[in-house]
Amino acid sequence: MKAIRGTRDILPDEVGYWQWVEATAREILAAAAYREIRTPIFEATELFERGIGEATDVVGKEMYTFVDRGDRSITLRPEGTAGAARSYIEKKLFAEGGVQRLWYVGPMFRYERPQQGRQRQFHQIGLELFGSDDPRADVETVAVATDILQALGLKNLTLLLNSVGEKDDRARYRQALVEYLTPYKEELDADSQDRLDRNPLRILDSKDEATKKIVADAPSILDFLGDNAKRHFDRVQMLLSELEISYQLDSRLVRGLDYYTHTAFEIQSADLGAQATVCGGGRYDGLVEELGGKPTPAVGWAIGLERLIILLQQLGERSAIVPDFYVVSRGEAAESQATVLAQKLRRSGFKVELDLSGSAFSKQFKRGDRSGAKACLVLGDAEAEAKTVQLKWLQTGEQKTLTQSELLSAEGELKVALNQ
RNA sequence: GCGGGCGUAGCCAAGUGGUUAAGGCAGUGGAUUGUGGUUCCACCAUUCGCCGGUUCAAUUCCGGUCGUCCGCCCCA
Repeated sequence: MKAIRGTRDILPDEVGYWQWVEATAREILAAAAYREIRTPIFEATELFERGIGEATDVVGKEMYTFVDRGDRSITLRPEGTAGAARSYIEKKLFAEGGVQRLWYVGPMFRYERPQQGRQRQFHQIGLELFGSDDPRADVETVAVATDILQALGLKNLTLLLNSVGEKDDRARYRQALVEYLTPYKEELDADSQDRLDRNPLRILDSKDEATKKIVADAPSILDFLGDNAKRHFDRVQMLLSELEISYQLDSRLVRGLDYYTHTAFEIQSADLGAQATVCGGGRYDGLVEELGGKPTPAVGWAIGLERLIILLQQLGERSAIVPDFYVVSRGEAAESQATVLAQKLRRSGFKVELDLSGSAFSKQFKRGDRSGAKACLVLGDAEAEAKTVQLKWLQTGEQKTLTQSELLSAEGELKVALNQ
């Protein structure tokens, strides 16, 4: 049996990275008053069709959709925003006050060709801020994202920023873009020709050289922003500068999901190959209404955890959990006493690994050394007889005998010694 | 979904149309019946992702399939 294509096990050697990322994010999110929300992993298919947009690739060809035994069309969530918005509307979270700050973490599912940094089951941590159309909200979410990435020690990241304007701005721009591109239709790559009517904005970030050349002189969305959108975007940029968050304007940055308006941003890494985007997000003022709620402005983003962890592994950052004590014992009475001693020490807050092999002391010490433990606790026949234990510090080789009860009551001293 | 590379032990990795498939790391046992990080010895793939074909003979050649990686697409 094998894990199915596009899924993988996160093994104990790697899981420390995940815990570290989640703990760091949790702390920073809490500091900015975001509260966790846990929504179902599957939802009605219609939620994503309406929320994300039927014309998008995510909905059109990447969803895990099935009919359940009650004849309902169900889809494994391909992203987190639609579910959060659904919950916000259904559970009337707007009733709790003007602004709702939410975050989530968990698996998402998209049927794509797997590559490094792109699985079919992948994980995102994301944030949504409902109920404010203030540019300060946009900036706050970006700042939280950059703080998380920075706290993890990531370097070489670029924040790309754009505005896709309000709905009308986007419609006018779309028309102008199609008008500009249509005469060149034959020179565009096949994918882009296809997108010309379906989703022309996506042509802007084509990787095809010929297309890139044509697109270079295309009109810029920024010239099509209405007064409102322009004012909003200017304020976002000003506040980012005041926060000393550097960014790069990229008028070709478009988001793939239909719900985005105004600010769009991505944080990219140069160290990820084709899957460069670690964090993507923006404002989506139309989504809540689209899903049947009252018109509600909102901003949010999601971080791809697999990609983030690839970067952390490249940095060699590690946070392995290593025992304080490795317990070496031999002989029936000693083994029993060692078991009890180990458990009592754990209850006092020490990390204790018990050697279960029963093999020669030299072997047990060797394993103790490899475990990375600070000290070994040694019990043999003599110690069992006298109810004592040998405490051996592995770095210095210093060793002393004390009674088992002395060891247990020396908690404070031991903790000090372990921290040196 | 499209194009391409790769698939030998837990990990890294050499190799060949023909009796026993190098080596290193890790692991296990021993030298050392009670003291580690060094050293030495032994053991550790009847099998080369899987299925089929060619052949007297295939891990090696061919086809398919599965997986993975790179690019496209898409996206976090």
